[in-house]
Amino acid sequence: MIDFKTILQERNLKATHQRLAILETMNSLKHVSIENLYDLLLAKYPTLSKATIYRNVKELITIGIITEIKIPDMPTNYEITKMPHIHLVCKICNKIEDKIVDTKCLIDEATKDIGFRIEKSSISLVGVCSECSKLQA
Amino acid sequence: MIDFKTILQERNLKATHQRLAILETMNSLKHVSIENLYDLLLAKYPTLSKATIYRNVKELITIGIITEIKIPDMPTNYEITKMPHIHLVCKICNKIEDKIVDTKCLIDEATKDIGFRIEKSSISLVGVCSECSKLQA
DNA sequence: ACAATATAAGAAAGTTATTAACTTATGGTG
DNA sequence: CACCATAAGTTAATAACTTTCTTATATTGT
Repeated sequence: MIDFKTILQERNLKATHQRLAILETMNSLKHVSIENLYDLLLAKYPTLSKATIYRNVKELITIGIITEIKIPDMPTNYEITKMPHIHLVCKICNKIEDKIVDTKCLIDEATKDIGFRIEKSSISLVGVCSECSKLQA
Repeated sequence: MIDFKTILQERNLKATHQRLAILETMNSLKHVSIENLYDLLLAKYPTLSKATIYRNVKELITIGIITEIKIPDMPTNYEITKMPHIHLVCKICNKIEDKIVDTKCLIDEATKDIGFRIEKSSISLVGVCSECSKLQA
């Protein structure tokens, strides 16, 4: 259980129900789109405005507590910022799985003859997950 | 000089000026956004409609001749489909550089204990290019 | 707990991005 | 070079996102 309330307050942002709900939803579902968030939270907060979602997602990205993830052929998703990791994406069921892998080797190879100082990487591997593989076969 | 005219005709698509211009612009600039394309081509085709750009970019993706590339903090770009490669992105000057690297090792590590069959990968490494590094120092 | 106040939520209008529907134009074929 | 299928352009429609303004509420000091 991450203490989002304290995190927000340390950044001088009020810990409103809406913000906490956005963060907690992301924390439990791992990857959500704006649309997901709105649909899910509307049930709990019937007066919730989509502008609030957009506004807060942007702010929370600015302070770094959430991260935007862009994956081919999918709407933009958002996740709680954590250890750098890559995404394994199933093109059949659209499941997104986090995986921590060592990218040093890849980065070294990519930059070996050019002076590029890499600061972050965005890696998605798209294919078919084991469950969907079974169903297809 | 790629023969885009023939490629289009083989796919039963008419080789219109607009389509050829889109493909040739992409081929020379490597990575362009919808907005880039529109601005560039408007000079040559003053009656060009943005709907034509959207429509054709979508169609050309469908037949596989162009590929959509999603990079953090950038508008969606498009490129002529070629050998699988990764993108090195400079966050200062926004330059995007293509690089062919072997991703087998990364994919093997990412999928070693789960049955995920990877079909394609989308990899962007973001940082500062050598030119911008020099200017900063 | 309570009042004061700064900040955030909600509502609605305003932009920008993208798609659809329809009419005119044009590339490819005979 | 005429025919016709398909594409371009125009405009309207929808979707995605942002801004503005008013009301509500989380914090801070009492």
